Amino acid sequence: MPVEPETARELVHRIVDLQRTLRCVASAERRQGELGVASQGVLRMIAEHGGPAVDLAGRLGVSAPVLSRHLAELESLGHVERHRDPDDRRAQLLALTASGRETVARIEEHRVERLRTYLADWDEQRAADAVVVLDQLSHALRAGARGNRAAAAPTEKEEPLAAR
Amino acid sequence: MPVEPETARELVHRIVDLQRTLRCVASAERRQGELGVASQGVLRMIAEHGGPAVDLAGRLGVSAPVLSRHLAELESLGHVERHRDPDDRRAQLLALTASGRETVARIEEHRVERLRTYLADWDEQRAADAVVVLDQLSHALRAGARGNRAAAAPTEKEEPLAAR
DNA sequence: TATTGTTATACTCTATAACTATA
DNA sequence: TATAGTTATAGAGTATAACAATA
Repeated sequence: MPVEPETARELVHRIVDLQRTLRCVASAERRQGELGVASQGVLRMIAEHGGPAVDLAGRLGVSAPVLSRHLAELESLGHVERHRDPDDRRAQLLALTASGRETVARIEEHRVERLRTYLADWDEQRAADAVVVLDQLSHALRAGARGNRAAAAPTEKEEPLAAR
Repeated sequence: MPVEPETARELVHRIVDLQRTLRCVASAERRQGELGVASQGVLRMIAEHGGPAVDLAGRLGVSAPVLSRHLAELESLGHVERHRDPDDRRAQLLALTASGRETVARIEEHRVERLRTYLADWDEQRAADAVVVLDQLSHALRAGARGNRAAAAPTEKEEPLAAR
C-alpha cells in the first residue's frame, strides 16, 4: 500500500485549507475594474498555446459555452482576436492583441511581486521544493480524475478535460 | 531578497495550475444529490470547532450572509442544530446532529480513499513532504493577505478573515 | 452605538440543452 | 453524422446593503 491513511487524511485537510486560502487571497487581491480570474486564465492560456478554441477549453478544463462567453468579453475589451481557420471554417484561431499581451504581462508581474513579499522569509530552496511538490500533486490529481472519469463512462474516448 | 523572481514566477504558475486541477477534480468527483463543497466545509468546521456562527464565518473566510444561508440548508437537512446562546441572546451556538457527524465522516473517508488511489505511486515520505509544503504555503499566503488587507484599510482592526 | 444574524439583491463562474454552420 | 462554436437558461457560491434583535 502506498500512502498511509493517516497521511492521506492530513494531506486532504491541507489541500482543502490551501484551496480556501487561495480563494480568500484572490478575493482580497482583486482590484476594482480588473478582469475576473477566469478571464485572466483564458488570456494566459492563449498567450502560451494559442490555436483553436476547442483545445483551449480542454486545457482550461471548462465547457465550450464558458469559454465562448469569456472570449466574447476579451474580444470586446480588445485583448483577443478571433479569426476563422482557413483549413476548417468551423474553427477559430485565437491570438492576443498588443493590449492582451500587455495585460497578461502586467497581471503576471503583479502576482510575482505579491508572492515574493508574502514569501519574504522563505529561502530559494524552499520555494523550489514547493514548485516540485505542487507540480507532482497537480499531475497525480489530474491523472486520477482522468482515470476516474474514464472508469465512470468507459465507452467514452480518452483525453477529456484539463489534459496536459 | 528572498525568493528569486524566476522561482516566484514558477510557483505562481504551479499554484494556478493546482487551483484549476482541484476545481476539475472537485466537479468530476461531485455525486448527484450530495452536499455542495461549501456546505461540506461548513459541516467540517462545525465538527472541529463548533461555537458561535460569527467565529465560524471568520474561520471559513466567508461573509455572514453566506454562512447564514448554508446553515439554513444544513439545518433543514437535519445535519446541524442551532441554539441561542443563553449568555448572549444574539448569538447562536452550532452543533452537529448524529446525521451531521455521520455525513462528515462519510465525506472524509471517501476523500481519503480517493486521494490514496490517486497517489498510488507515491511513497510515504513524498506525501509527508507535501503536507509540510502545503501547510507552509497556506500560512504564508494567509499571513500575507491579512497584512495586505490591514495595509489597504489601516484604521480597521486586526484579525479579519480566515484567521487561524 | 456596536454586534449577531437574516433577507434581498446582484455578481462571477460554471454546466446542460438547443441551436447554427461547417465537415 | 459529427464537430466548432453560440445562445439561453439554470445552479452554486460569493458579496454588499438594509434590516431586526440584542448588548
